[in-house]
Amino acid sequence: MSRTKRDQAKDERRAQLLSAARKVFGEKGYHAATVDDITRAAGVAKGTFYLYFPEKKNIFYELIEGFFDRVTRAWRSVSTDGAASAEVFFSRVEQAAHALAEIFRDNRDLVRLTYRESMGLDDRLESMVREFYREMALVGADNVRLGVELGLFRDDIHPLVAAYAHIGMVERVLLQWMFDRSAPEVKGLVHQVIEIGFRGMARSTTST
Amino acid sequence: MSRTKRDQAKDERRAQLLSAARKVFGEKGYHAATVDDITRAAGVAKGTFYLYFPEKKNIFYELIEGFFDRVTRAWRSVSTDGAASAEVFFSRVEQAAHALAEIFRDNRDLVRLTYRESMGLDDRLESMVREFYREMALVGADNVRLGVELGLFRDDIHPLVAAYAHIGMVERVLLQWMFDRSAPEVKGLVHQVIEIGFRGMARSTTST
Amino acid sequence: MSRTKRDQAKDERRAQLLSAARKVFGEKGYHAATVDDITRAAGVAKGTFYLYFPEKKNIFYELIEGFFDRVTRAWRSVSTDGAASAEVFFSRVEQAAHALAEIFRDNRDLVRLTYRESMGLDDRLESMVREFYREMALVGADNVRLGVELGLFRDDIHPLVAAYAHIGMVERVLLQWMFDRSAPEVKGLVHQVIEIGFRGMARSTTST
Amino acid sequence: MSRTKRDQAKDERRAQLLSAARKVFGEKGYHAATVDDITRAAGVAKGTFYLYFPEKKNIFYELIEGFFDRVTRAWRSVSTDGAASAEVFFSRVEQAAHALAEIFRDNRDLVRLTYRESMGLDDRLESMVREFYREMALVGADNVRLGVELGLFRDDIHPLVAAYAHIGMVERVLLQWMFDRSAPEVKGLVHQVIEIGFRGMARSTTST
DNA sequence: CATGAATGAGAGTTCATTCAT
DNA sequence: GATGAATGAACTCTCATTCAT
Repeated sequence: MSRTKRDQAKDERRAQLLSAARKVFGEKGYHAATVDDITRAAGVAKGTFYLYFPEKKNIFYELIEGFFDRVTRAWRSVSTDGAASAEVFFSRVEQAAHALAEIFRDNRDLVRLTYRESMGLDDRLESMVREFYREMALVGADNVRLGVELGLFRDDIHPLVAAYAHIGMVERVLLQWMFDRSAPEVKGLVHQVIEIGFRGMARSTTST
Repeated sequence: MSRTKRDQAKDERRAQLLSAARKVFGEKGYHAATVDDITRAAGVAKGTFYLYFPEKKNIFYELIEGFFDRVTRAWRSVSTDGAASAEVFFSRVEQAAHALAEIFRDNRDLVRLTYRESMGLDDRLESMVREFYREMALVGADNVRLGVELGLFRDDIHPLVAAYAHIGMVERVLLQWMFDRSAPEVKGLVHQVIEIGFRGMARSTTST
Repeated sequence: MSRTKRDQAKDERRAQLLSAARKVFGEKGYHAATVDDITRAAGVAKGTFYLYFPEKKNIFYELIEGFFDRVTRAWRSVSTDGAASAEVFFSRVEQAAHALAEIFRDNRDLVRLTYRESMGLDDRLESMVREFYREMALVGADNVRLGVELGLFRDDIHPLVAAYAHIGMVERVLLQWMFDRSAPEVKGLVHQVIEIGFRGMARSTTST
Repeated sequence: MSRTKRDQAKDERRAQLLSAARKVFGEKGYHAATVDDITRAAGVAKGTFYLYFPEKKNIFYELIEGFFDRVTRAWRSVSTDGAASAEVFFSRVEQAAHALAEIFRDNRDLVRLTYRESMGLDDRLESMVREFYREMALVGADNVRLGVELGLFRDDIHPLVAAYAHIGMVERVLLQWMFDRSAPEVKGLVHQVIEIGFRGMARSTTST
């Protein structure tokens, strides 16, 4: 029992530190933030940090990793697997897109952090990022393949390329609209992106 | 005359430093690279650096800015302006895409540098990046509008959104294929991306 | 309790650093002395310095301020307030003068430091110095006023001017005799200065 | 002839540099001023400085030395030598005092510079300063001796001590009124100081 | 003589990490 | 476990001085 209580206390400390780090990194960026800033924000002593994380890097890894996890999970959760019709397929896609947009909206700081500095830190982080995109793309490619099987999509498009393309579309558009204050408010942004990505821009598409 | 000779020498030194910085930043990243590394690579004394750049940041700015310039110029150079038919329009687009791909290929280090750390440094750099995307997007949106006028594209798509989406597609796909060694070689990558972006993935497009 | 022990240790470190700084500054002067010199003399690591003082300047400020404090206190401590007769008045003055001379004698290094570089450093220090003189002069002026009330002094002399003049006399004479090795030993220096400052040099004074 | 013209040109350059240095040192102080600042202010190239002065220090020495010279000369110029009466003696003294006050007024920057940093630089400068005071004091002591011979002053006062005391009075009072903006305007400051220094503050003095 | 680009030693300061208490 | 004082390597930036042109 006391074992458990202790563990709980430890978990709380960890969570405290993670949340403080998220705040501090969000405000100052990874490099400008000091371990001192983090521990101060967490209300613990400097040395305590090293009882929970071996290095400054690691708390950053964990933050980013957690964010990637949430995104990947949301992305996967609404799989088009088993969708038997165009309607079902597209509604699933739209659901997934909304789930993503929500996560982005609720994690502005992490989104920003990830896009600002998740690559320049070191190799480990860089492969984490790559792995994230690979993971996302693989799921995306499966969806594309399903779409092809359902007869919705052309079969001369490389599913993985399409998946990466879709990811790129989504991230650039979201980033722009999240952080560029001069960007015009576009209603139905998610829908627009899906239209572009899946239906295409060609005029004849809709007419059929 | 000797005036000119001196100025020439200065220009060379600058170029020397810029190229050394490009190399060093490329290898270690901005933060890990020291001014010492740069001057050593350039074969000059430490103090010399500060005769040409007021701060470490500035040489980085210049590197990134130069890259953005080249990309923007290439992007603009092959404008679809005045394209009267679908054939001309798409061939122009393809040209632009190839120009971009070439620049990316020839500037792997700068591409990597830009994507790794061009945002986490400071506000000035961040707005440079934003300005870059805005510029690219505005040109892209014009092209989309032209496509709409030519009757090639649907008119219910927000041109600016489409432009950002296209930029995202291109960058994500290129990045993936440039830096992910496990990525499959896809022939006609450029063509694929254009197909997805402009013709769309819907099967009905071609069939109709 | 351990709280107290730690605090005590911190106080000792501070004192250690201050004393080391006093020594080092005394030997090399402010500008030639490095933080490294100070920490080396104090037997601590370089970084430790910055745990106790935010900048190099600050330890210097503190040294000078401490000296000024001691001088001001000594100067004030032997106030002529309440002296009812010439005898009492002058004996008080003489006491104060001796107290000052003693402080100067015991703090040769600080005296030297103060007179060598306490003004050229920055505005903060400069106003500290001005404040010091003002404080000293105000006390001095009060004494002069009292002397006037006791009928000892002429009433056509501006008390503040007289106070500054007295301060100048004392400091120049003391400095000369402290640091000019060629200066003849003058017995009763303090007494001489008081005679000049308060009784005046005019022969008629005594004869009348 | 061309020899002479050259020499003249050189002298002008020197003067140019000295005046620039005076300005720059006056504004920033010795340490904060760079050789670059000086040459820029003088309108010559950096290297040129070293054709006229072996080191940065030397131009400072020269500036201070020049000031000391002017002061010493003024001080000596109005010698009381040969004054046969109290009237002549005191009018000479007053003349000298006014000459000094004028020099101070016209050389605020040098005065300030001298008092701010003329001691902390190095041994050479420090002995220059001591020599200056000694010189001034010797002249002053002679005057005092003359005053004693004329029967004006007490003979139990050490003339050199009196001289240093007088110098201190003058410098402290002048400095205060030159640089302390909160100092009250005192009319007849010079006269006051002379009264205090020579006639003394004792009340009985004037009565005779 | 004049120039000004180049030098490089060196300073102050920061901060991730350690470890005695 | 928690603390926070101590560490010291490392970094950016400055500037008096030199010297080829």
